[in-house]
Amino acid sequence: MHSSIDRLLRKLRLRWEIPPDAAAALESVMQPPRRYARGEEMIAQFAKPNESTLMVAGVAGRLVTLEDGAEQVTALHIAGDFVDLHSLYLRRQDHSVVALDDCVVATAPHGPLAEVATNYPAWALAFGYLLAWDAAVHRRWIVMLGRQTARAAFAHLICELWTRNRDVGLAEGPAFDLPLTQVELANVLGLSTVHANRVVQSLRAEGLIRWRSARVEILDWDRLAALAQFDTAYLQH
Amino acid sequence: MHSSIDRLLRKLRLRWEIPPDAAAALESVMQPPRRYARGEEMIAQFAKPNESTLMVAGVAGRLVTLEDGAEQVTALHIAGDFVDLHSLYLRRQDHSVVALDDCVVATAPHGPLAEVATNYPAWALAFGYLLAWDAAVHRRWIVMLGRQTARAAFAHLICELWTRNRDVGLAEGPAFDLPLTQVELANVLGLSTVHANRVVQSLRAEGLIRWRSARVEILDWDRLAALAQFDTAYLQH
DNA sequence: CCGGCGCCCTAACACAGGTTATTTTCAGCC
DNA sequence: GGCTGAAAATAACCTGTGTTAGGGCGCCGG
Repeated sequence: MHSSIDRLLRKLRLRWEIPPDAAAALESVMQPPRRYARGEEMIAQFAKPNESTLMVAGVAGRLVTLEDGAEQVTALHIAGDFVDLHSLYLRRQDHSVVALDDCVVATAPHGPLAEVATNYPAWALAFGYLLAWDAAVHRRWIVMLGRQTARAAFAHLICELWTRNRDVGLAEGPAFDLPLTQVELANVLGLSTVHANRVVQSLRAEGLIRWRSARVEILDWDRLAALAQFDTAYLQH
Repeated sequence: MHSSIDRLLRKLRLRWEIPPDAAAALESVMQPPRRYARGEEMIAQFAKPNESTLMVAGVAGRLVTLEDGAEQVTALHIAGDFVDLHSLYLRRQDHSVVALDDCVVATAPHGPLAEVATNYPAWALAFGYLLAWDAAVHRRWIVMLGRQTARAAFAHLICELWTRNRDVGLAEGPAFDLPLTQVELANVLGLSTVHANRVVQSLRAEGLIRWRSARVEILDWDRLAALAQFDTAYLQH
């Protein structure tokens, strides 16, 4: 990857025209890449960042911690995702952002970032799109947590993440990186770790997936997608 | 209410400056109010609307229907909420919008609406804010469905809706309108109707709320908020 | 004034998923 | 090459929620 916004551009260009001069403008506003080690907190809950963070490599999660100590991951982000574009408009983070793997990120200060949006209509549109896309993924998770069994939810998560990895050029055939522990997976699916483990075992036993050393391989896409009731529409608005 | 955007302005002005000329500009773009009866579908799933819909009165829900027939409400909207501002940026609805009570809405064609955003920086900011706010509510619902018991989830829903009603001037003391059937409530909380009923009974029996004829009265805010682990921050970014 | 039909409510039982506790695996490392 | 600590796996038991199957009440239309 030459530039920190390449994967973002790749994703956006599936859908929008981003002229080269606009791309260059955003590029010029990004700070040099920064690294976080697996487990590090990238943004604290209730922080008030004055910059937005773009994933260049790795996987990060938005984590909400309740008073009683329960934790829930509300979003997962891979290369090409803005982790907190919404911080341009909201005063406070309602969640922390945690590196789930070694991560490389580039940040853009809010001032210059907002200027890019006002000076380049393509970015004004694209930023609105990214915000709306994020919310569409949130909605699908609401359905997943509210109306699907743990098995179906896990299957759905895999279908979604494979598709998103593919769209930024990070899926190799039916495989992609999923550097989560089962504890973290449980925090995504709203399960206990014990049950998360049961679910993983169950999809493995049925020959739907293989998952070892931080890498998932999808063995039977059709049955997996059927179990998940996966419909890519919400990712490809 | 004199104008269809009054409640929206009221909400936004808690946080942003909206100059009178900007307000007038949005106003001039809104179509005359339209009515929907309780139960009517306002926007179809997979529709591609070319206008955005603002609630003027009533309650509406965004409803996702899975292939297996399961239904999940992903958002509830009251007066002052844009129900589908995201349709400005996304091609297709990933959900339908249903009137849960008799509703009055006003729509704004996408073209003129986008022009308002480009001509009035206040609206460019406010629209981004509304999109980001919507997503913040989605995230809280993810936590509610993933990590809270049915009782806590229902308590949280009530705390959220009371706060939102208050912010647009629709709460009378500790009471507000909640014109849902228990079937619809179950579709919000991701429960069976039987269990939704159990949960309602249980909060009533504990003296936390009263709920009859489409009206909720909060009897003990402190205990309700504690049960819900309610923190208004996400609504007041 | 009497159906009919939503909606609310209940009961009994089944099961998905949670809890607590222990064991096993495995990668790093002195 | 045997420690160590984190992650994965398993076991036994418990509980929240789902399912199926009703009953009853109140409002609206005839």
